[in-house]
Amino acid sequence: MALAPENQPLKEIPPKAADLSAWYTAVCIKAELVSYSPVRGCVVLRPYGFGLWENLQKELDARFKATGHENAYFPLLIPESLLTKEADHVEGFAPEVAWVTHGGSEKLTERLAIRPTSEVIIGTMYAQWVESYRDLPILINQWANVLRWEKATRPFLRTMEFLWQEGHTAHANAAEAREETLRMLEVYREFAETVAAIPVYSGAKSASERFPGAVETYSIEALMPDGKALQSATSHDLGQNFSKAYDIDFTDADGLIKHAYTTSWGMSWRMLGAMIMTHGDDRGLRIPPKLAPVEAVFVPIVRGGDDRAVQRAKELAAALRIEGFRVRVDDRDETPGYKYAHWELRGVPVRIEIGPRDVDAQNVVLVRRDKTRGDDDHKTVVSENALAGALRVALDGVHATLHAQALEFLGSHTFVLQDRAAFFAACKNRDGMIDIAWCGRAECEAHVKAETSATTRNTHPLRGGETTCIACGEPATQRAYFAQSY
RNA sequence: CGGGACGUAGCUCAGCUUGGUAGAGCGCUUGCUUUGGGAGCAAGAAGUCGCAGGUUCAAAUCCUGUCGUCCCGACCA
Repeated sequence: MALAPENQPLKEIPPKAADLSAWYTAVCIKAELVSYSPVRGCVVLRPYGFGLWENLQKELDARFKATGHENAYFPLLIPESLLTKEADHVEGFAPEVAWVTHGGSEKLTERLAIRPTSEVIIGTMYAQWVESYRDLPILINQWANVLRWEKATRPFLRTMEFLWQEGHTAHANAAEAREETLRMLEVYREFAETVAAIPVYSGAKSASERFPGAVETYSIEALMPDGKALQSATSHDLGQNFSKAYDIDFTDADGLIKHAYTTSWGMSWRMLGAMIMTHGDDRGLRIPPKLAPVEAVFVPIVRGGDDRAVQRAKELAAALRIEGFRVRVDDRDETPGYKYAHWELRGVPVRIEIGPRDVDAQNVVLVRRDKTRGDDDHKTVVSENALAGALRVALDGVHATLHAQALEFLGSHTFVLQDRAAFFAACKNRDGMIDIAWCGRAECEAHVKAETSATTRNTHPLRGGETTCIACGEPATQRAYFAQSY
């Protein structure tokens, strides 16, 4: 039986369920988010993809400002002597650091690292800026690119150069630093849910998954359709490790010189990869409205030389822009069906069809990307003067659907297990997030990884009543989500 | 970094086994007709066959190397 036209798969991409990897790559390319570049492992972020990033920036940045942070910018290059001060940190990043060795044809006396992250250079500057407890806290964020020499790359999920933000703060005491770390973790969690429409598990990382040099690392973890977890943001309590290595010290109110407590936290364009995989379907992207470069696209229908709909669409679009909507009119000389498929592939949340009949009746037809024929509210006729309100409702509806579907998936693919054999099988099968009582020991985690290739994603407190680790039988100290990961 | 596969027109691919100097569909350009789910007709443009060597009278085709992409592992704030 033939599928209804709006339910047919696209020509450009394979079915999502058949091969997630192939689907993902095809969508990233065909929706014109990225292009491969002549540089191995580096992609070009095209205008439509950059539009996603800009919206992510706008939403996150507002949250950073609201929590008291300011933006600044630090150098791309880091002298080798600076990088090597914090032992764990250097060791952790050593294999991924790219080095500048020459200026022109002249060899440098000291190599310069291209930043894989900026704790070092920022810590060095903080050391100069901080003298008194009155100088604290320092709450700075930077939007930047970083470079890590990766072996296997994929658009957004892992590229050698990538865009991100990294927040770096310094505080007078440990409690305040921990509070900051957890505050920003919660900012990320809230962002993931309300902007990207992705439900996540947030919690502390195990010791082996910790950021090099951190006292404690927290993360938000999303679950992808193939059952693999995707770390979507991290927040680190660096304790005094970096302040000791980089001499960030200050005179406290009691007259004593003390080392500051620092934090760092970051989210990268990897979040966009999570969004693409979580929400996309066989027809392409489904972008949550708050991230969508185009929230609604007008497709005017011309009939028998009657092109009044084009002009009307432009007028209505102009009015919507004044209301703050990101809208576009597709007045190209293509058939409507072509345009429908074109914008569905690109994940535009709402399509607004307008033809001569609508112009006469002063109506438009709203079509939601999250609906297909058969759904009651797939297409709704809206009068022109009610358009702005109806569009708002439709966009909110799309977000709600995407979030609800993702939440349902996460819920139905999270397994609270009590049995050792079932636990190992689930990890190996890549069933999803496997939630067990855990001992917290690195040896146990390493064993599970060797047997199943799953690792802890993050941890959460015992509920009460658990006594032993499901994986190894030692005393349980916490609960952990195990999963294979990206 | 290991195992496997693949690089031919903007895209998807055929041609390679058995060397003889490059094709199809889609897309693109122009014109006309069209337009409520991927339009039709006509004409036209477009490829150093990833790159570099080698074998040969002759290489997209055979050999070697190299770069890139994809898949599976390893590694991975």
